Amino acid sequence: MTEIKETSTNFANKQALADECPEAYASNIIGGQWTLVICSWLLEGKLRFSELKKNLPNITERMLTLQLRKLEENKIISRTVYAEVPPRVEYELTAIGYELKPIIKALENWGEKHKALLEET
Amino acid sequence: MTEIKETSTNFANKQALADECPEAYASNIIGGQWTLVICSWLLEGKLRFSELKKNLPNITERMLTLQLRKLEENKIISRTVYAEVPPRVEYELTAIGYELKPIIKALENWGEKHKALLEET
DNA sequence: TAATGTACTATATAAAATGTAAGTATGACT
DNA sequence: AGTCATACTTACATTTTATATAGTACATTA
Repeated sequence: MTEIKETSTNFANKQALADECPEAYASNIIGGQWTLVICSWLLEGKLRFSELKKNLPNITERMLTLQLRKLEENKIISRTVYAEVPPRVEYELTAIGYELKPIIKALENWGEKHKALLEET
Repeated sequence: MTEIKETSTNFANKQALADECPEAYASNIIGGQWTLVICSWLLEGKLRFSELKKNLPNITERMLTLQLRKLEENKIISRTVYAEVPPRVEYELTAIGYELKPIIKALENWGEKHKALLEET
């Protein structure tokens, strides 16, 4: 995250892939390590930064911030700041973000199934 | 790819997440840069290494090999070697791999929609 | 004899993602 | 004056992923 080099081959490849393959495009957006889990929690309703943090036990504040920023940039979630002290910020899925719901559910089912399959020796 | 350090925090986090959240588990498996595109091509039927390479213009042979290996390890694809010269190797989706089809299609639709949304304005 | 095609492997390096640790602003409260 | 809570930010280190380049085996073909 942090910095990406727009002259790298990697960047160019990602662009080209995303242009041609909407599934690769989607994967770039929701493929982060915590992305789907965050969305999955937000499917239940809006949450504050600290609540998200509690639900994702091992995430660092930095990572949470970065992922939320990226999701916000991609309009998957919206961010509302309340001018209070101490500050309060709420995150909520947007319409397009909420449309990930069936995909997330499908991935969950597939994941369970796949895990079972690998475990049966 | 290549080497992963089983003592790193990152590794531990991934494990923990995958244990609790099947969607994160699934994302780990299909979240590689080329993974979904490869699967998407294989949805149409078995393909040889060189055919895959042709369809993924900028991929290096090394990357293709690594991704295929990972997919094979995860039993998403199967690999058949024909004892010929020059060698011939065919890749094909397994049953569980084929079950990704609706997910891939859903991701494609979502991706298109999302792209359109970001472009308007 | 030399070149060809296929599906790789080996090594090096670059880039991206993630993690660690510390610090910031604010107003209320002690 | 000092502590607290929240939601960050910053600088830096490490780990993971991706690319670049070259090389391998071997029967067939030229």
